[in-house]
Amino acid sequence: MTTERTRRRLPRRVREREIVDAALRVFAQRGYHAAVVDEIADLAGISKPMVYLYLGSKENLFVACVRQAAEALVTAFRQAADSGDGPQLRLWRGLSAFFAFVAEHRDSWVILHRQTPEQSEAITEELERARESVMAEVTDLVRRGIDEGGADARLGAADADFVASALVGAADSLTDWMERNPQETPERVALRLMNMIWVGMRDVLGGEMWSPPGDSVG
Amino acid sequence: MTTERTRRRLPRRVREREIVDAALRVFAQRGYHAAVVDEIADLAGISKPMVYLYLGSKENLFVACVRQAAEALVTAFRQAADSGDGPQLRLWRGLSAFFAFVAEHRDSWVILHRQTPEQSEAITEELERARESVMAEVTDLVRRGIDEGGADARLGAADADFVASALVGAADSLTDWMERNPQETPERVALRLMNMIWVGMRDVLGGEMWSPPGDSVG
Amino acid sequence: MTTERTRRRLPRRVREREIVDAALRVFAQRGYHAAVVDEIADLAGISKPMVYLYLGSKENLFVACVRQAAEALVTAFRQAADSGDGPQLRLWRGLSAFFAFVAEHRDSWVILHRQTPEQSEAITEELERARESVMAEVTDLVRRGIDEGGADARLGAADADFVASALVGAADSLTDWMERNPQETPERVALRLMNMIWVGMRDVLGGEMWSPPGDSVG
Amino acid sequence: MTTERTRRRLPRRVREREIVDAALRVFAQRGYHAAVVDEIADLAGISKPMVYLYLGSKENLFVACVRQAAEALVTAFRQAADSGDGPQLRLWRGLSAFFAFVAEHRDSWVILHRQTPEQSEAITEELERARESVMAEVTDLVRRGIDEGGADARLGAADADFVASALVGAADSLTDWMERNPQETPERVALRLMNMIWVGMRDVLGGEMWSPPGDSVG
DNA sequence: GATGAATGAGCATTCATTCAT
DNA sequence: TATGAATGAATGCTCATTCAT
Repeated sequence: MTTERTRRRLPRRVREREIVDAALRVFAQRGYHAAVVDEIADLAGISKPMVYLYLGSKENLFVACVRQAAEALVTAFRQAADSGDGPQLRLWRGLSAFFAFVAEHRDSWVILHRQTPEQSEAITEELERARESVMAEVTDLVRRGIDEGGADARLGAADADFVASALVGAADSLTDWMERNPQETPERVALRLMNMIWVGMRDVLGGEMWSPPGDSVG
Repeated sequence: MTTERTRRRLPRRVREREIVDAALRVFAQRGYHAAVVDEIADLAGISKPMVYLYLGSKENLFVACVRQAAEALVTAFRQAADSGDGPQLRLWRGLSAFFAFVAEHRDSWVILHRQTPEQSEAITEELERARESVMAEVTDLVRRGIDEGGADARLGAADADFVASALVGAADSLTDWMERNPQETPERVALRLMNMIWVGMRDVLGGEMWSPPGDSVG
Repeated sequence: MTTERTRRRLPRRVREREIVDAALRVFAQRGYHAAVVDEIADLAGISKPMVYLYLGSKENLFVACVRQAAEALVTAFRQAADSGDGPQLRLWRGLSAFFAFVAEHRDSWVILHRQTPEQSEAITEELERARESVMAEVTDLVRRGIDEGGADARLGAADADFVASALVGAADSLTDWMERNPQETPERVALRLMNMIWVGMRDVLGGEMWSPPGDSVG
Repeated sequence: MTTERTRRRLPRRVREREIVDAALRVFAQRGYHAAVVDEIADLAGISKPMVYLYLGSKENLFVACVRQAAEALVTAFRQAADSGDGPQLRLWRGLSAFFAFVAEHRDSWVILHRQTPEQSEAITEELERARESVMAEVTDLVRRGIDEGGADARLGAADADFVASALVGAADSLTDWMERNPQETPERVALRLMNMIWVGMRDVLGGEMWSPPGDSVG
C-alpha cells in the first residue's frame, strides 16, 4: 500500500544536483549565514537528513554550489571566447556570454562574487579558486589581445592583470545596471563596455596618455 | 594613579564612536550575520549591554556603520573632486582620493560594497542610500566631463550612468588588485584607470567605435 | 532491552500534550514572566528546542495552556450542570464540579484566574475568551434559575451578570479557603456557598431587602 | 550656574513616598516581573540609583508597595466599618468603603490581590500579611454580625471565615463588574452584595437550608 | 544628595547536525 | 533509501544592580 505521492527514488547524481540547485537559490537570496538548511531541503523537496547524507555539511554544500557556479560560468565564457577571429571579437563574445550568463543565472553570479568573506577555510579556498579561474580566462583573453595588438615594452603581466581586474569589476557592476535597464541586451552592454575599455587601452598602449599637469605621479 | 583597567568612564559621544568603529571592523571581517555583538563589545573594550544601550540593536548598529562609512567616503571624494581645473584633473583627484580612502579604510569599503543583501528593510534602505550617494558623486563628475568634452547628441544621462557604473565597479575590483600589488600608489592606480576609461570614452564619443563584423548588435 | 534514558521518541501529539501539561504547572507556580522555558522543557523531559518546534513561542505555549485549562473546566462544569432537575440541583452540581476541578487541577485555575495582566495581545485575548466562556456558563445557570424561580420585573440580564460575577469571585476565593480546610469536600463547600447566595437571592427577589436607615442610596 | 530645572532636594520621607507611588502604578500595570525599575524611576522623576538608595531593591520596593496599599485599604475600611449602629449598617459601610477605595485606587487593589505568587520569601510573606489583615477586618465584622444576630451552636469561627472569604472574593470580582457598569455607585454595589449574602446567611443561620434531594452531603 | 556610565547574569529563540526507526 | 524526532551550542537582547564622579 503506497502513498499517493511515493517517495521518489532518484539516482544519486540527480538528487545531488537537485539539492545543489536548491541551495544555490537559497544561498544567493539569503547569503551563506542567513541561509537555513531547512529551507534548502524544502525547496529540494526532500528531508533535511538527505541533504546531510548527500552533501555532508552546510559548508560543503556551499562549496559544491561555488564549484558548480564557477564551472558553468567558465564553460559558457570559454566556449564563447574560443570562437571567432581576432582578440576583439573573442573578447566581445566572451563578455556577451558573461552578461548573458549572469542575466540568466543571477544566483550563480551572486554566489561567486557577492559573498561576504566567510571564516571557513574550505569556503574561502573554493571561492578564491573559482574567482581565479574566472579571472584567468579574462586575463588570458586580454593578454592575447595585447600581444596581437603589438604591445611595447611597458606592458607586462601586471597590465593584463590590471585590465582584466578592471574589466571584471566593471562587468560585475554593469550586472546591476542591466537590471535597471532591462531593454539592453547582453550583446549591446558588452559592446559598450568593450569599446570603452578597449579603445582606451589601445590608445594608451599607443602612447597616448593623460597626466596630471606638473605632477610626476611616479 | 588609576589602574590600567578601572572601568573607563567616557562621555556618551566618544563611546558611541568607539563602538561604531569596532563594529565597522567586525562587520567588515565577518559579514553582518556572522558578526557577533559580543566580539564587537570586546573590541570596543566594553560590555555588551553598552552596545545595546547606545546603539539599540545589531541592525541599527550596522546602519550606523553604513552611514559613517558613506559619509567619510563621500566627504573624501568630494573634497578631492571639487578642486582643480578641468574634468580630467578632477576625476583623477576623485579617483585618487577613492583609492586612498579604500586603502586606508578597507573596512568601510567592505561594509559599503561587499555585503550580502540582507533581509532587513532598514539595512537595505541605508545601503541603497549610501551606494546611491557614492554613485551620484561619480556620475556627476563623469557627466560634467562629458559636457565639457563636447558631447554630441548620442550621449545622455544613461551614458553617464553607464560609465559611472563601470567606473565604480572597476574601482571596486581594483581595490583587490591594489592589495595584491602593494607597491602601487593610489595616484598611479587612479591614473591608469582614468586613462583607460577616459581616453576610450573620448574616442567613442568622437565616433570611433568597434563593432562585431557583419553582426547587427541592435 | 532499551536503556532507561535513551531519547524517548514519542509521536508529536503525545509530546505536545506533555509539554503543555508541564507548562501548565510551571506557569501556574511562577507566573508567565518568571516562568522559564528551560524549566518547562526539563519538566517535560525534553530539550528546549522541542518546545519551540512544537509550540512556537513562550507566548503561544501560554495560550495553549489557557485554552486547555478553559476547555477542561468548562467541560467539567457543563457536564455536571446539565444533569439533574431544577435550577438548584444543577447549580449545586455545577459548583461542586467547579470546586472538585479546582481542587484537583489547581494549576489550571491559577492559569485562568490568577495571572497578572500581560502586555501581550494574544495572551490577553485568549484569557478574556477563556474567562468569558467560564462566566457564560455560570451566568446561564443563574439566569435559568432566576427564570424558573419566577423573577419579577426588577430582574434583568444585569442581575444575572451581577450574581454570576459575585458567585465566581466567591468561588475563586473559597478555592484558597478549601486549601486551608482540607477536610471539606467540594460538595459541602458548594452547598454552603449555594445556600448563602441562593437563599439570599431568592429572598431579595421576593422583595425582602435591607436598606441603610434614612439613607437614599439611589 | 544652575540649570532651569534644578534637581529638587526633597526630604527623605517625601521622596520615598513619591517613589512608592510611582512603583505602585508600574507594578500594578505590568506585574512584578514585567515591571522595570527604569520606568519606575522615570515616573518618579528621578534617576535609578535613587530608587536603590531609598528602597534598596526591587523586591523591597514591591514590599513597600504592598504595605502601603494594605494600610490604606485597611484604614479606609476600618474607618467606615467602625461607625454606625448595628452590624448590617457597619458591614454596608465597610463594603461601600471597600468599593470606593478600589474604584479610586485600582492599582493598590491589583497589587494586593492580583499578583501571581512570587518566588521571593519577603514578597510572599508581606502579601500574606496584607491579605490576612484585610481578611481579618472583614471576618471580624462578619463574626460580630453573627454574634449579634444570635447564632446557634452550629456556627463557629470557620463559618465567619467562610463567609468573609466568599465576601472578599465576590467583592474582588465585582470590582471588574463595576468597571463594566460605570453608572453604579460603590454604595449601590455594596448594598446589592450585602443583601444577597446577608439575607442568605441569616436565613441559613435560621435553619433554612436547601439540600440535594436524597443525598447526604455530609 | 544625585546621576551618567557600566556590567554580570539570565532568557527566549534559532540552527546545524544527528539518531532511531 | 528516507525521515520524524531530538538536541548542543550559540546569539541577540534585557534587566537588576553598582561604581565613579
